[in-house]
Amino acid sequence: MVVDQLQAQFSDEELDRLFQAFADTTRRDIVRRVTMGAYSVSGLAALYAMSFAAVQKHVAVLERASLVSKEKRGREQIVRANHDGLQRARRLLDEYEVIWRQRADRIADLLAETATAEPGRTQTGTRQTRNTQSNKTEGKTEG
Amino acid sequence: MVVDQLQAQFSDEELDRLFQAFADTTRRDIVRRVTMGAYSVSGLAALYAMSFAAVQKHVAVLERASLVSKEKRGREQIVRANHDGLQRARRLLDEYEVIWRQRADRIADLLAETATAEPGRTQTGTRQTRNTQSNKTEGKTEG
DNA sequence: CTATTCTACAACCAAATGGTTGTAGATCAG
DNA sequence: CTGATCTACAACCATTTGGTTGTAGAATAG
Repeated sequence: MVVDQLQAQFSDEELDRLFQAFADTTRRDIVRRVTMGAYSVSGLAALYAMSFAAVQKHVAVLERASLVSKEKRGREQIVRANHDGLQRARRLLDEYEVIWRQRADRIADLLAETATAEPGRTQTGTRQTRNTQSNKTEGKTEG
Repeated sequence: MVVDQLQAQFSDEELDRLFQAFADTTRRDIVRRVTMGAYSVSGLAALYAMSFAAVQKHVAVLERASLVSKEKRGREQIVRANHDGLQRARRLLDEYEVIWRQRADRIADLLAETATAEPGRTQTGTRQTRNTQSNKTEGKTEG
């Protein structure tokens, strides 16, 4: 089953945090910057038109999402990129893409097969009479 | 400048919406399902332990993020995957990864170069005396 | 025609988000 | 020691988010 294949290595909460972390322009910019080189928190704060505390919160969000890590260096806190989170997000999107491609191929095959046999459209209703798979396919309209 | 290279093809608002859309387990599941086959809204709603209206809202979020598209078919609204959004998100993460790799290579080179010349650590303070680039590099601690 | 189904949308609510200011503890410079 | 800097954290506020229920319209089934 594809469901198991997908998201096998990520918990839902983890992914929520990960994508939520990316869903803010300031945080994406912080990720970009620390990907290119380490910054102190105050160093980052100086770059944005918002309070130190606000930037501190953004860094905290990135840290909880495992996209960034902090390391105490004297009185400063040095922020560095954590490549793992980036890779995890990318890998998930890759897997969606794999599924999509599999489906595209499958559709191409079906079209080639049934081109002469059944010219009409497949059923689009919610209730399907024949549920061939044990899987929950309620509401599915098109293979 | 790398800043221009990155995000050249995405607006901030677009990316906010895109990643925000992914930042919810139910929505990721909807994306997965419609990636594998089209569903009506009510068909999707039947799959989750929440109201029809709630699922309707999730679909709306995905639609605003260009991850999904709806097409009226009789009294039903058929939800299909919009592969573009997926690709865009992936491409952005790819670009972060490119930058990261470039940086990793650069660090490897620097380490090889300065291994004998300068054993000490590079400065970690917020204020750098020499700002060689016109670029805002305040607070940057490490190349 | 009537009843059902599917959708859209408004109104509402609790919790999370993104921001602020203020206070206080550590560390460093002079 | 004194003052400046960096950080952490609490309290507060407005807006957004994720959910609910209810109402109403359009399309289909009988």
